[in-house]
Order: sequence, then C-alpha cells, then structure tokens
Amino acid sequence: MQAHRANGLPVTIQRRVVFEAVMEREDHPTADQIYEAVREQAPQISRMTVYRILGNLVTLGLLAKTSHPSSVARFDPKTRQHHHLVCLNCGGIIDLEEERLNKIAWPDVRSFGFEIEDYHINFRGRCAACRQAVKKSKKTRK
Amino acid sequence: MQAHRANGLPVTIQRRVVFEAVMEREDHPTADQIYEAVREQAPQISRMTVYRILGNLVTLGLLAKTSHPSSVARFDPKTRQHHHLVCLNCGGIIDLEEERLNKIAWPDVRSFGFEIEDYHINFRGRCAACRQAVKKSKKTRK
DNA sequence: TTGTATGCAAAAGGTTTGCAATGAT
DNA sequence: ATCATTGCAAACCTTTTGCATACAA
Repeated sequence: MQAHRANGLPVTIQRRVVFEAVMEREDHPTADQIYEAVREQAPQISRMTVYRILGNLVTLGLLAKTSHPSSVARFDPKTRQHHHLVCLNCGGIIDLEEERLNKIAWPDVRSFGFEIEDYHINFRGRCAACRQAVKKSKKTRK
Repeated sequence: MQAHRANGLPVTIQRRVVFEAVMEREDHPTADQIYEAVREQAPQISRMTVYRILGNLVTLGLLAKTSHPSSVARFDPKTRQHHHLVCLNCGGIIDLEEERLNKIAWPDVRSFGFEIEDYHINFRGRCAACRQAVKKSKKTRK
C-alpha cells in the first residue's frame, strides 16, 4: 500500500484486498483465482477491477507475470530472483530458491545487441502428485 | 511426416504444409502467424485446422510451446536443449545455444517429490531494436 | 472539489468443441 | 470401405475497453 501512496495513487478497499490476497499466496494464482479468493472479503468487487489492479501491481514492479506454457496469466509476488519447478502434467509451479543457481555467468550476447537484466531457470518434470497418479494408473492397467 | 506415419496418422496436405512452415521458422511464431504463412500454399486451409495440427505436433513431441509472459501461445520447433533471450519490451524471443549453459547441475528437489526432466533458462532484457527505440525517444524528448 | 478507481456492459482476442463432409489408407 | 481429418459455425475463456458513477485525497 505504501507503494500506492508513493505513486500518488488512491488506496481503495479493492486495492488493499487484492494486494493482500495475492501477496500471501505462493501458488502462482491466475487472475480468476484471485478474484474468487477476494470475493469473500469484498463480495461486491468486479472481475474487471481485479484484472486492472493486478495489471497495476505488475507495472509498479510489485508482482510478476510468470512465464508458463499455458495461455492463462499467473502471478508471482516474489520479486527477488528465484527459479521454478514446472510440472509438465498439471502445469503446477513450485518456487525454488537456491543460491548457487543465482550465480550463473551471463552469456555474451553482444552479437545480438541484447542487454540482459536478469534470468530465471525453469526446471520441467513431474510433481509429486502427478507421479503418484501415473503409478496408480499403471497398476490399474495391469 | 515420418512421425505421422509412425503413429498411424494420415498424411494430409494441411499437415504437410503446417509442419514444413513451422519447422523452418526460428522466430517462435504464434498459431495465427503460421496460419497466415500457410495460406499462401494452401489458401483453403482453416484457422482451426492449423490450431489442431499444432496441438498434435506438440503432443507428438515434435514442437514445444514456449514459456512466455504474454497470453498467446508461441511454438518452437527446436527440440534439443537451448535457452532464450526474452525482450521485456516487445516480447520477442531469440534462441541462445551455449554449451556451458546446458551443464548446470540439477538442484536436489527430492524434498518436493519432484522429478526433473530438463530445464531451460530465460534471460530477460532488451533486444537491439527496442534499445534503439528507447534511445531515440529520449533524444526527442529533450 | 478534483481526479482517479470502480462497476457495468460489451467487445475483442485466442482457442476449443460439435458435427457433417471430405479425404487418406 | 473405413475411420480419422477437415472446415464451418458457434461457443468459450480470458482479458481489454468505454463510459457513467462512486470514492479517496
């Protein structure tokens, strides 16, 4: 909220509620999931407002859109550098913080004229739940 | 096309054309961009067919959906491990192949029950064109 | 009081689905 | 001849936009 005041933006109930809802979550929710979560505290809130506020928070740099092969936007309140475990089966995202992974030497991309700001690593594979499901279905199939 | 035959799937004109169009591109096109490109060779093709064929190719493992913060699916015909430069301004993606980046030791994720298959790194920053544009607008502003 | 945020409605992508007709094997 | 694929239309889901009203400063 300080961030809003710092930018001269009014602090509304909706902004407060959306902000708190998204910041406390670690499961990289979609805009719609935030909407559903927030309706408990602010039943009159509209879906559009949630989309707009999330967009604002991204612009202010308090929130990041995660890269994900699916076509729905997912939001991540963690601003410091970290990495992701992405499940190829269910699409779930798990945060991964490991100092060693933050220390990779940047490649030389001068030939592209590209200027690197930061990076993150996506490790792809199968999460615990999906591995269980596969095991079970194999058993049943026999 | 061998992949289609190997899976017992008919080889249609549409499949051939879409397959060839997407495989020869390095710019990570969207489904719609493929549709436009393909219409030159097969004007009667429908957009839905292109979507369906691209989906099939992903399922067959011949094509990958790239992770991207925007909400449109982009396709990448490169199957071997590689990494990406993602422009934060225009959303453009540049392929990056550097052996060193393929040799990062996988983190220990046994505590999550997660099984890693592979990984890729997204370097985020500004591409050459967007850096030029920023420079120019700064000049003009003064 | 002033100006921005909100809510509503409606539209705009991008993508998926159901079904009859077409086409590959 | 058989069965999957295609094309069409329409639906669907997520997200964006325009404008009058409500609200924070």
